[in-house]
Amino acid sequence: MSENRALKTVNLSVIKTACSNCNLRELCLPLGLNSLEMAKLEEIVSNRKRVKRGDLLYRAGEPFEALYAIRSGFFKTDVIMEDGRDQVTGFQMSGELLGLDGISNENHSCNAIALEDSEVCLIPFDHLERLSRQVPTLQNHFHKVMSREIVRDHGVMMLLGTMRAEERLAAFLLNLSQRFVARGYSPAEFYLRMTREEIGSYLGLKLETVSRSFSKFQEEGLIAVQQKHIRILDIPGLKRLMNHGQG
Amino acid sequence: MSENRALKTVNLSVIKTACSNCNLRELCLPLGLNSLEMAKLEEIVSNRKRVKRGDLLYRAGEPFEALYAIRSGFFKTDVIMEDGRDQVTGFQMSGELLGLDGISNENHSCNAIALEDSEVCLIPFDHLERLSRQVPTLQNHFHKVMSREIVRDHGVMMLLGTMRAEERLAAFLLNLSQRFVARGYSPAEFYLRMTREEIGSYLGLKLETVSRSFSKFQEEGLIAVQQKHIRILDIPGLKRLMNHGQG
DNA sequence: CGACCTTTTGAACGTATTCAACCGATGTGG
DNA sequence: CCACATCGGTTGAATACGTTCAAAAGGTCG
Repeated sequence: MSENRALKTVNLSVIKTACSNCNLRELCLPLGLNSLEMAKLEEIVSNRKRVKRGDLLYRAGEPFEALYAIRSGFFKTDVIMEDGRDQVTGFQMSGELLGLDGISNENHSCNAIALEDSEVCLIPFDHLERLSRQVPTLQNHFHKVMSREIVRDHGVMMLLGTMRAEERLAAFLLNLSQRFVARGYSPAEFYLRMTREEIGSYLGLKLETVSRSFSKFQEEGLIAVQQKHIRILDIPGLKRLMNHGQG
Repeated sequence: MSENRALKTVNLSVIKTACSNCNLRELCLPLGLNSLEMAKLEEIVSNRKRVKRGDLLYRAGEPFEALYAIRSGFFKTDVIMEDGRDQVTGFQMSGELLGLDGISNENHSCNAIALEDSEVCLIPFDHLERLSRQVPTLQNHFHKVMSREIVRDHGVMMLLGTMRAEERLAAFLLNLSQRFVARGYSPAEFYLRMTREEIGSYLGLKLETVSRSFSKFQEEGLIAVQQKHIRILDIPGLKRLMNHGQG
């Protein structure tokens, strides 16, 4: 009732972030909140921010103040060692939260870089903590989001620690596929937003190995690949490949 | 009161968990709490549990109900794939929290196994959430603990994704050393609680490679190793080795 | 004390990397 | 709008690193 949802000539740029209208609310922080609770969350999700392709949303070492919910676009996070080597720690897409690494010591510990023009919702962390003390549903869901990140990381460790090159790539493609499905896109056809080198960094492989593995998958009829455009032709085949590691 | 564990002469086993007396309180969940807050925490840290060497504290798939603070002892966590391959995701020592992985979907996603006779404090998770709604310091600290786990995992990804065998082992030894120091033990001399195979699983290497790398370090005068007994002779040397990856 | 598990070490092997050349796509400035 | 420069991707051949297989020695625990 006393909701926004304007009449006529309300300038688009004035429309505040409205989680309740966001089609990502089932993937994002508002999951499970009732409309009253959602309204409270909207109050603290203060602003949106645009990040152009190639730009950093935040940088390792910067003070941590807010989490970011990806409204649209695609990001990578990476960590860089003193000697220059870097490791991509994840690829994030719409509805996912960026910045959780910064809570630990109030400084970001990785870089977040937009792989395409993107838009994020700012969630000042002190506000989020305050609100989640009042809204148990939000509190619990936030804890689950953090925990899910830990579980995801364990999956990456498994991938890096025990899988061969082609298994890693298969796992990577299947994971992307799943996440696209959850967003209403095709599970079988998508554009990669990242380069072979970035995929390689994430998977602990060199870009040449990634490229060779793509070619091999194509030869075997598992996928059709043309640069960044991927069509998965045989999902069960990829799954089989993934779980038949060392024979 | 209606508790088990009979009375008689103030039996030692009756003494309740008392965070305020625990010498791990500066490493563990109570960090930063005042005495009133600590008292509240003690109320919910209900019981202790002994876990014998080789026994599982929890198992992947089991329903998640509580976190566990390690009071004494040493654990590993691992994840097992359908095809039997397994990945050690971490080694945990006193003052560290086990079970964070279970929050995400209310089921544990890894196994926690005691590598020596150990004792843990049970922290029922619903109680913890309730209390952390009342105690902002606790809430914030808990968030930091979870975030720290995420940052740690990123470090492991870096290790698995970009480091060579010897660098990984050096990083592993230096990490253990640091953690022992934080607990008042020697940074340079300690017993490994895990086998070469478990180290290898954690580091994404085979046990033979771990063994060979230990021998190499010994030849180079970096460490003295005798089975599970380690003496680090040249910490700066190990650090150098770790950061001079690909030349 | 004997059985078993862990660790060490050697030699052959295999997978991913490195180095290099080439091709195609993309984007910018004249 | 085209030409050119740059970046990203593919593919081949040689190499290197860690793995695999194997044997034996050293510890540990019933």
